[in-house]
Amino acid sequence: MALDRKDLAILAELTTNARASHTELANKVGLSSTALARRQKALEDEGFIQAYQAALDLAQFGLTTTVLVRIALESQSDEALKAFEAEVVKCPSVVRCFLMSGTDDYILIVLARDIQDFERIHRTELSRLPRVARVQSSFALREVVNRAVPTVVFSEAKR
Amino acid sequence: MALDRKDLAILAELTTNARASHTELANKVGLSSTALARRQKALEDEGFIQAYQAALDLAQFGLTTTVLVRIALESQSDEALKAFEAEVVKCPSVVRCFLMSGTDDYILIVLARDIQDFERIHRTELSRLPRVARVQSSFALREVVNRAVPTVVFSEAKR
DNA sequence: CCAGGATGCGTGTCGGTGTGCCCAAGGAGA
DNA sequence: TCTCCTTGGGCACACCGACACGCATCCTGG
Repeated sequence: MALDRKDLAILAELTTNARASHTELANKVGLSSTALARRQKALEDEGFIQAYQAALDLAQFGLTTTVLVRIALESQSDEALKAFEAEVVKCPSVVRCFLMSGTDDYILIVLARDIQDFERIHRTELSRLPRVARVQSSFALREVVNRAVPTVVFSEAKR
Repeated sequence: MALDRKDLAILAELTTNARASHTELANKVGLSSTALARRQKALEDEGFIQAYQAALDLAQFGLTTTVLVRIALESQSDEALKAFEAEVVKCPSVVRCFLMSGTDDYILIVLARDIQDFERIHRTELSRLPRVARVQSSFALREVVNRAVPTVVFSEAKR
């Protein structure tokens, strides 16, 4: 299914205003509410829109510290990977975990209240992960870019 | 402002169903629609809820490849950082950029269609960034965890 | 015992949403 | 060239539901 620029405009708007009504969106995109409703439903049915979700201000919850954690395992056997992954998904402070190519096996993004809190997370969550050989942490001093969707998605205007 | 577990339940639900109605939420949380509306509005007004946004399935757009890029600058002068950051925010394929402590100055998360596409991005976006001394890329083989909100937020039950 | 905050119910109004229908444009085929 | 068909858009309408109020009630803490 090919998306034209009106579809992209709808998506761009919904990534900002997920609760916008049909008429509201229709005005911004330049369609009638009927046509917009059809397109929006199609975008949902075809899976372009996965969900509508509220974005929380994590700083309001005290989570102001982002830490990138590199983890190397003792072995890269299938069993070791499975054991590690089964546990890492349970870590409450981990928001992202990538299995990486290269020397580091996994890279995690961890959110903490501050450096002391990260020490606690390191002790109670990370150090309990199985099969870990080495853990290396780097603190993010600042977040320069934080986008849910790369802007390249909305600039691919077809039709 | 202290959040009780009903507030957290509301937030947890809204991070999944941002378009849920008051009555729908009220049933799940165990409140009347009136009480729920008041609480939800308070959560919005106090900034706990930043926005309601549609989550797009980036795989549907062909963006199946995640790359972590480490960038070291020629100098860490304030001017060099500013110049770099002013340009990196314009890169259409970059979704995240952290200023880091440690040896690497910046870590970017880049989304590409595939490895060939990343070569293009490297050529047209990354290599044009100013003051860059070294670029090192690692490909994510798999995404083990991807959460917008750490689960620790919802488990902090007070009151 | 009292006061304040939060809850729940009921109600009315407003708006969103879905449907049926018609219209316009474009393409295919005879 | 004419016609048929498809695709997408817009209009009108009706219905259901969401949302916002007012008020009574409850619970808790002082």
